[in-house]
Amino acid sequence: MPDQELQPAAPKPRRRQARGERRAAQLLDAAATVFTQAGYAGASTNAIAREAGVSPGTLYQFFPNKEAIAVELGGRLLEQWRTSYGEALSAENIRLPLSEMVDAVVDPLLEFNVQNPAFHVLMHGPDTPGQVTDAFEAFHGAVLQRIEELLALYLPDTPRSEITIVANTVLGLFKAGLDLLAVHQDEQEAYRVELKRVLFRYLDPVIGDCVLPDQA
Amino acid sequence: MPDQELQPAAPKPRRRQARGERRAAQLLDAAATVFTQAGYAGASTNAIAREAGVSPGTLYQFFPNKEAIAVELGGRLLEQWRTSYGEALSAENIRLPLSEMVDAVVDPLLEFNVQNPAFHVLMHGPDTPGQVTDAFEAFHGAVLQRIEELLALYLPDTPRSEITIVANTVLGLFKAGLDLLAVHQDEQEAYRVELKRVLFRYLDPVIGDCVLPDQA
DNA sequence: GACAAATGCGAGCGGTCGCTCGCATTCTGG
DNA sequence: CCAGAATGCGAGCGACCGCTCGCATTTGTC
Repeated sequence: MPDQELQPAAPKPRRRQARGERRAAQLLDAAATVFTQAGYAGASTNAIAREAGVSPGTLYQFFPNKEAIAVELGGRLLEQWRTSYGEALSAENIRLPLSEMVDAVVDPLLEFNVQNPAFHVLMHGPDTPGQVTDAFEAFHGAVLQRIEELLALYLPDTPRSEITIVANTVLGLFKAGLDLLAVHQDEQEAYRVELKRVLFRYLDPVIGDCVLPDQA
Repeated sequence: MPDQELQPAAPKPRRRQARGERRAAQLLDAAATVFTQAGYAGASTNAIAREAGVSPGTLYQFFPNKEAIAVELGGRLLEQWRTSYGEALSAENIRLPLSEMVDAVVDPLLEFNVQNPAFHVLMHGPDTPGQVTDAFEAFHGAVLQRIEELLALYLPDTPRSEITIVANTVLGLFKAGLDLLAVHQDEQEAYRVELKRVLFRYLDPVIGDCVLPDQA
C-alpha cells in the first residue's frame, strides 16, 4: 500500500462554493453572539441557526455537530489573535520603562478581548468542550511562556519556578481586569487605568530597578 | 378582614420531622457537589438526587423546583459566611499595619472559598437563576460597602467615586486570587502569598503611610 | 395497635435539544 | 442547456431534562 494518503484521515475534501464560505462565516458570527449571551451549553444550535437567519439543517451542512462550531470559532479567534495582536508580547517592548511596557502589552490585549467577548466566554465557560479547552490551554501556555521569558530576562538569577508563579499571577491579574471591564462597561477607562496601576505596582519592586544586560 | 395573615403568603407551614431535615441538608450537600462539578445548568435534578442516594420524587418532596435548590443552597452559604467569617472585614483590623490587615482579611476569605467551591460557582456561573444572583449581588454590594468604608477611613479626602473604583479593584483582585488557587491546587500556599503581595503592593502607595485619625 | 402525616419510590409526562432526512432550489463545469 | 454537486429547508426523531403522581413505607401521637 503506497503512501497515497499519509495525512491521517484528510479532514474534509468537501468542496465549497463562495456562498458556502459566507454561510459558514455567518454561522460562526452568529455562534459567537449566542455563545456570548448564553454560554456554550446554553446556546442551542437552533438559536444559532435562527440568529444567522438559516434553518437548522443548513447549519449542519457546514458543521457536523455543536462542538465543531465551538472548535472552529475558537480556532478563528486564536488565529485572529495571533495575526493581530500576537506581537504585543514580543521582545520589542522589553527595553521600555516598566510603565510604558505595561501600556504596550495591556492595551492591545484588552482591546482584543473587549471586541471579541466570545474569546473570554469560551476560555472560561465551565461547559466548553474539551477540544476547545485544549486549544485554549495550549494558547494559554504559550502566552505564559512568553511572559516567563520576558520576566526571565529581567531576573536571570531567580529560579524558574518562582518566575512561573509570577507569570501566572500576572495573567490572573489581567483576567481580573477583563472581568472588571466587563462588569463596569461604563467607566472602562477608569478600570483600564486601575489594571495598569495594579500590574505596575506588582511588578515594579520585582523588575523595576533591574539593570538589563546590554544589547545582545 | 383582621390581620390574621400579615406575612405575605407564609412560605410553607409544612411540618417536617428530623429525618426530613436531614434529607434536605443531604440534598443540599449533594447539590453543592453537583453544581461545583457541572455548573447550575449542567446539574440535573436526577443527578443531584442520585448523588444524595434518593429518588427524584424524594428530592421534590423538599424543594419545589431546581431553582429553589440553588436558592436554598445560596442562602445557606451566605448564612454560613456571615456567621463564620463576616467579621473578617470588620473594623477590628483597621488599625493593624497594612500587611497584617491583608493577612487578617484575606486568609479567612480564602479559607471559606476553598472549602465551599459551590459559592464561587453559583456566584459567577453564567446560568445561575436570577433570584440567587440577586442575593449574591446584594452580598457582593455589602462586601464592597465594607471595603469602601475601610478605605474611606484611610482616605477621607478622596472622592467617593475613586474609592469605589479601588474597592471594586480590590475585590476583583481577590477573585483573581481565588481562580489562581483553584487552578494551581498544588502550590496553593505560593499563590496565597502572591495574592497578598499583589494586594499589599497595590494598596501600600494608597493607604500605607496615611496617618489614621486618633481613636474615636 | 390505629390512624394520619411525613417520607420514599420510580415510571413516565411534556418539553427542549442536538441532530437527521427527504426533498426543493441554486450554482458550476462542460 | 443539462447533469450533478452544493446549498437550503423544516418537520420530526431519539435522548434527556425538570418535574408529577399514584402508591408503598415509616414515623409520631393517642
